[in-house]
Order: sequence, then C-alpha cells, then structure tokens
Amino acid sequence: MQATMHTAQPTRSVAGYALRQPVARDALDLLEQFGSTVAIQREHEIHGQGDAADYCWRILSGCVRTVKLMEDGRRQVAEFLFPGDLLGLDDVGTHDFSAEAVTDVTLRRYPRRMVEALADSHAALARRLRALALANLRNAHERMIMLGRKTAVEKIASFVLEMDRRATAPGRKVTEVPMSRTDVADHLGLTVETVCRILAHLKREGLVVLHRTGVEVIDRAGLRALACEPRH
Amino acid sequence: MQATMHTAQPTRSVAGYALRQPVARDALDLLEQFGSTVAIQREHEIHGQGDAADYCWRILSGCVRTVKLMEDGRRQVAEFLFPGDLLGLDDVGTHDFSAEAVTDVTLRRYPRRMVEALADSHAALARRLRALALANLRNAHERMIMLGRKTAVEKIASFVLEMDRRATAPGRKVTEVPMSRTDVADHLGLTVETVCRILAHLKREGLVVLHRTGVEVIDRAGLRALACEPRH
DNA sequence: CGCAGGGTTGATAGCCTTCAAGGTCTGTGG
DNA sequence: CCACAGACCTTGAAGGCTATCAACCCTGCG
Repeated sequence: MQATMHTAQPTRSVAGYALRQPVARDALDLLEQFGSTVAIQREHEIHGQGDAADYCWRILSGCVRTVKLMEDGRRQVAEFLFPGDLLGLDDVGTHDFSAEAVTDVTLRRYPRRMVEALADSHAALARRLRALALANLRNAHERMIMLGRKTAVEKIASFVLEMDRRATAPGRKVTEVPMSRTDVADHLGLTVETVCRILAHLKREGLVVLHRTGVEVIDRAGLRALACEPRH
Repeated sequence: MQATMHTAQPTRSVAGYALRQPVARDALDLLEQFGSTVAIQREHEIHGQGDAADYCWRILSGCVRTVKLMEDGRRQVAEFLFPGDLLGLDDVGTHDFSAEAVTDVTLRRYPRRMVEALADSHAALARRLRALALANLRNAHERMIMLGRKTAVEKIASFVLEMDRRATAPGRKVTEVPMSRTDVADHLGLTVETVCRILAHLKREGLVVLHRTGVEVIDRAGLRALACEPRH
C-alpha cells in the first residue's frame, strides 16, 4: 500500500521507490480531476476488511494503518502510511485489510473505476501503477525477513530507523511517532511489553531519546548496527 | 513471485489469483514467441541476489525457491515455485532475491525487455502483469501474518495445506515435498529441529502420514483447525 | 563398506510472552 | 482550578515456546 508520491508533497524528501521510472509529469496527475478531499477522525475506519474496493486514497496529512485480523483477535498491522503515500490501490475486488486513521487525517479520494479505465488508455499510468505495486511488493518482502528472522531488538531498531526516514518532518530532529505501542507491537510481531522494554533499553544505551509523542535518533550508526547484526 | 498461469498447464487446477481478470486468450501468450527453454540442475542458481533483471521465467517442471540472505547468514525463503508459476517478473532493475533450483527444473525464459515493450502497446498484457503483481502482494501479506503472528504448529499446518493445494499431482494422494527441512524452516521462520518435531507431532496425532519424499494429508479439517486456531 | 548429508530425537537454555501491578497523561466534569 | 476516570505506558516476575547444542539414525553413493 505504501508508496511515495512526490508531486503532491514536494517538501517531503522521502526516498521514493516509485521514482525509479520517472515521467516528466507524473502519470498519477491524470487522476487528480476525479479526486475529492475527505477528512477522517482519529481511530475511525477508512475502509473495512472485505469491503468492495471502490476507491483508493492518497494521504494528505496524518497517519493511517492497515490492519488484518485473525478470527481469535490476533492482529497484524501491515503498514503505516504517511502524507504522500497511496492506499487501496493494491486490492482487487475487495480490500484485503481494513484501513484506520491513527491520527485525524485528510485524504484525497479517487474512484477505482476511473483508475482502471485511465490505465487502459494511458500506458504511462499503467506502467506507473505496476511500478507502485512492485515497490510495495519489495517492501512486503523486506518485512518478511524482518518478521521471520530478526530478533526483537533488531525489529525495534529497524522500525525506529524506518520512522526516522519516513515520518520526520523536514528540518525537525524529533520523529513523530503517532501510533500506540500496541500498533507497533502488532506491526513487528511482538507484544506491547517487549516494545516498551526494548525502547527503554535503546534509551539506556544512549541510542535514542524518547519524547512524549516521538523519538529522537541520537546514534544512527549504532541503531543501524543493531538493526541488522545477529543477536547482540 | 509465485503466480499461477493456466494456459500452459491446463491439467493443474491450482486456484489462480491471476484469473480474476480473465481475457479470452491469455495476454501472456504474447510473450511465447520470445521464449526459450532452459534446464537447470538441482541446487544450481537461476539468478543471484542483485543480478540485473534481464529475464523472467515460467516454471515448466520441478521446484524453485527464492532466497534472501542476511549478512550473517540468516536465510529467508520467500517462496517455492511450481510448474505454471512465474519467476522474476516482480523485480525492477535488479533481482531482489536469488532463485535456486530445488530439483532439476526446466524453465521457459523470456527477455524482460520484450515484456515491458509489449506491455506498453498491449493494455491487456499490462493489466495482466499488474494483476500478477497484486496477487503476489496479496500472498506476501498472507505470509506476513503467518510469520508475525502464528505459532510453529500453525505455521507447519498452514504449510502442509498449502503444499497440498499447490504441489499435489492431479489424481495422486501423496503430495511431493521436494524441498529440505532446512528450506521449510527458512520459509517459515523456524529451525530445522522445530520443523521435524512438529511434523512428527502431526503424524502422531494422525493428521498426516510422512513418506520418503512427500506428505499425505489424512485429516484436512483437523489441519485446517490447527492452521488458524490460537495456541494449542 | 564406509562416508557424507540430511533427518530425527533428546536435553538444556534463552528470548519473548504472559500475568500482574503501578505510573503517567489527557480529557472531562464538578 | 482541581479531582477523577480511563487509556496507555512502563516495569517486574514467572513461565512457555522455540532455539541451541548434541547425539544418533537413515539413506544414497562412491
């Protein structure tokens, strides 16, 4: 789901996978005329798991999570989305996940029908859509090795670095971390308690400073070492 | 990477995500004239991690695994591919994974350059390629909840059921399981020993029978219950 | 026949979870 | 303004699931 769009948020300098096949004028601009702006309140649902995939969205402000639930309540947060990211383009027929507002969010909404129709007549858009899907696939694969083979410390260190890259406002030192510890836990395949403990550990080690609603990376190299190295 | 193609292997009745947007004549047939057939020996590499993505392949016979390695040797097997599945279509520029032959395999190889060129002039092919990418993305998401939230027993039960669906020759009761226990472990985020122990457990419980080089599902409903239920 | 590699099983250890008990912050109402 | 309730966060103690270490088995093959 996550993919950066750069025309809409020129101030954000997030590294965009989608930029590998640049086009002079972004092919996604074709959609703009069919868009409408909507606002969703914190903790409200944007779409449910199994809903018809009639729309897709671009995040203008705020943070969104995509969630999959098991019958017994176990939860997996697939992605966190930030301004510029796209949501709901990857579901065929029905949405695979529910999408929920982590904070108050504003979205630009596009009818899927138009997307598909335009893609058929504009090769550049079709190419762009596939590039987005492939970038998301690459992300998903990265998460697989994270979930399958990394230790808790490595997961948290990776997560902090990812937030630092993706969610730090330009010019600010402190990365906003709007989601709850529970969300982070369900994203990384851990428990709330483990997330807390390991963040506290990183803080004791002087790698990060924890603020009210954010994290400040002190020792980026140290975190990077923790994020990939074998246990300890 | 995995995606079923059904024109090429009409005898296989694997449920194909790719069939959601059927076209009268499969758009992928456009590629056939540019294909060449290659054979790769067991345990040999088809392409390496980081190699230029100049080709993609369709598996004609045998079994292939896609592998990602961490610096310290930890390994993640992203997918197992069987006849009819496509390989290497999802990598832009360079391959994200290495692909290795689990058994002796025969492949049909296509130049990526032709794929991209044809996609630009044939909307149906472009649509089909995106559908394949999205199906793979859906698979990857399914694996995320598996790796992040399922217990070892649930992982193994799910895996056996998946092999039963995908790799059972038509009319046969016994599912060939050509990959080693190590491969299975690295696919599920477990160790070899745990895989062995849990297979033995499923056997003791009468859910499966283990053969030399395959598994026979005895109690499909029982396995299905184990695959999704909470621990125990 | 002996060797090598993968598979299986057992014993032990450790990471993370589970269970439990405060602590902190925010929003609300008196 | 202050008190209070509730949600989230944090920290501690104990337990369980899976990994690790080790030994043995089995099979195929030179």
